[in-house]
Amino acid sequence: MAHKTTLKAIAEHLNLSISTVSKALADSPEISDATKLVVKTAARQLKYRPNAMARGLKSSRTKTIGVVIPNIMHNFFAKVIMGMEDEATKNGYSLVTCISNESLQKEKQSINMLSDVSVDAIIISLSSETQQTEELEHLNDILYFDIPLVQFDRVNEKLLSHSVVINDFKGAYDSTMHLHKTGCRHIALLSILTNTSVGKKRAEGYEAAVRELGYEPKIINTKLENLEADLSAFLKDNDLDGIVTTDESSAIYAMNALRINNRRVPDDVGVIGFTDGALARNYFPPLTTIKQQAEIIGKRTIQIAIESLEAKTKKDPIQETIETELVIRKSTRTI
Amino acid sequence: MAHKTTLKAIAEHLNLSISTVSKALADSPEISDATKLVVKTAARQLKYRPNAMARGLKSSRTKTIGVVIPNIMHNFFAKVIMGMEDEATKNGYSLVTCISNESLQKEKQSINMLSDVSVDAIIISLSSETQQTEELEHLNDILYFDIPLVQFDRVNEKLLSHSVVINDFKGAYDSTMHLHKTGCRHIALLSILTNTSVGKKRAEGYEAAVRELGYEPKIINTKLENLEADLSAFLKDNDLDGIVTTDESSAIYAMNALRINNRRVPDDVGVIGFTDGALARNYFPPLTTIKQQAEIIGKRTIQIAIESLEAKTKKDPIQETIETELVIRKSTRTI
DNA sequence: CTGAAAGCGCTAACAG
DNA sequence: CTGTTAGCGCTTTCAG
Repeated sequence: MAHKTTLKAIAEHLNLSISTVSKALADSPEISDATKLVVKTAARQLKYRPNAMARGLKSSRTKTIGVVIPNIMHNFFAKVIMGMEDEATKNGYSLVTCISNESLQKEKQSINMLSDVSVDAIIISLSSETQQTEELEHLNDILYFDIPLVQFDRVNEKLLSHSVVINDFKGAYDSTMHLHKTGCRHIALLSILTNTSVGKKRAEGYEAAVRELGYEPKIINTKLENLEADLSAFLKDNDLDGIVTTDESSAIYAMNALRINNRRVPDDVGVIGFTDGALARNYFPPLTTIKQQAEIIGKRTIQIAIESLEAKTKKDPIQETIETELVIRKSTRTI
Repeated sequence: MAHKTTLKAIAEHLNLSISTVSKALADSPEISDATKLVVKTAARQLKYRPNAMARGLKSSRTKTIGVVIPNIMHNFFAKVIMGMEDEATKNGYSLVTCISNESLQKEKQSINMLSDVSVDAIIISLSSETQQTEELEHLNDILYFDIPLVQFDRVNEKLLSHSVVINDFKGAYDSTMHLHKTGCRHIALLSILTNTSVGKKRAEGYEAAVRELGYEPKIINTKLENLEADLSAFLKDNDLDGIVTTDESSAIYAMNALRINNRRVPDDVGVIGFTDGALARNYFPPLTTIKQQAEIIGKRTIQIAIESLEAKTKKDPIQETIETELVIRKSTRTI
């Protein structure tokens, strides 16, 4: 098989020393323009590409950033990754992405592996298991070694790291208020995100709005599998003309359940979701939803990671909140 | 800041030589059980983790596999990645994933970067630009250096690499035949995948079925943005009672367009899609679709990559075809 | 059974 | 301006 050309190979080819070649390619002022030219053309001809491992071993900088997400099937995370990829590439970094699949153990493994390959920084959105157990040792290890850590979306505030989250409280608050404006007076929260930080924040936002409006919160905690049954049961015993959900899928499931129970959307019940994905846009009726600005989160997350790893001195954690946007479509009445 | 513990650190800690420590941790028979024990406990205490770069530099094996996909927002690719991640982890490999965003240039960059970090194998699904231009030099370079290459889904047969694809021809053929069985006699193909290998294969399957049934194929080539307009125009001039689409989104868009044109699904027009994602399952009516077995593709793809890179001798390219499955839901009439 | 030494490909002092 | 040398952390002969 052919083998990759190394500095040594070009050096021998040109009867120069390895270090001269290295410096020439790095455009060092120590080297004459003449030899630079010779070296560079030779390098191009021989298709020289520097070995990132060797370079990394020397400089302990790898120009890679590790990312751990709980789940890739979720539209939100896919979009975040897009935003990250884009921003990372622009800055000459590449991403190595791991999926924890909501499991603490897999998350630990991923963190270990990222640490093994010496990524320059780590970005993470916590698995639901991690959020429940609050076991954070693996992440504290990262901080201990001064590897920049930035959490996003599902974060734990006990961890002294950078973070970027959306304003979940305000998103849910705004949703509730919007339903109220369209005439809803019996608004419930339908949540399948009971275990995560974002789920809790959204519940708080909903509660605050409802209390401000002067009535009692009604929260249905369920799972996607049981949603239809639980919502149907709820409908038997309660007045309901508005639903705030914690995510896109449960909004869709809720609308399907409402249809089965002969409630029309939005005439009988208004529905608002979180995450502005393909489902929300293309369902019938199209879903009014809270847009999470996923690409922007991805972008900021990378920017903070790079800033942090390139900083000479360690700075205080940056906590950033990205504002959401209410996208009004047809699952809520017009005002 | 703290620094990671190295072999040297444990060696000094225990007054042993670096090589002894290395061998002890590798369970070499040269080392006595007593010292092995001492070394291993020390390693655990000091949280030793081998530096993957140093190891890779020495062994030229990194236990990482590079993956390039055109797009991550598409449910199919997200699922494939899940399947890959899972299988890779099981075998002690990790993935570094790049997104070409359908751009040839980005694809080249990704390939270069993967080659720089010395991944042990590369898995790719071609960008649409690559499929159009058929520029394959960057991929031939990979083969030239004997790095195992496995293409999936969107492949180019001129490239002498392993590949795993679904039976696109049969999927489209079966779809068409199924529509026929439910009574459709004017079946069109609605394609937004004109430029890709899979789009062509699916068109061929549709054409074969239609010819077998004794009438002329009607193919609407369009883009997602123009789909509604193009389909509406088509409806004016043509009889139509069945649509085979090349993907999930266009099936949904088609159903929305049909609704606007006052055609009921499935009573007036039957619709079948490709890709069995959340949209297909949760739309109203739920979409009859061709399931692509994405996780299986991901899994096989990794297996072939690992087999290939661990083989002592180079073997002939493996070409694998995964069969699809027709999932019958409510967007087609019952037989 | 343990240790010394070479070398993977690269960078960067330091000499010349 | 160019070359020699050391060393990043690890594996692996080869000596002891």
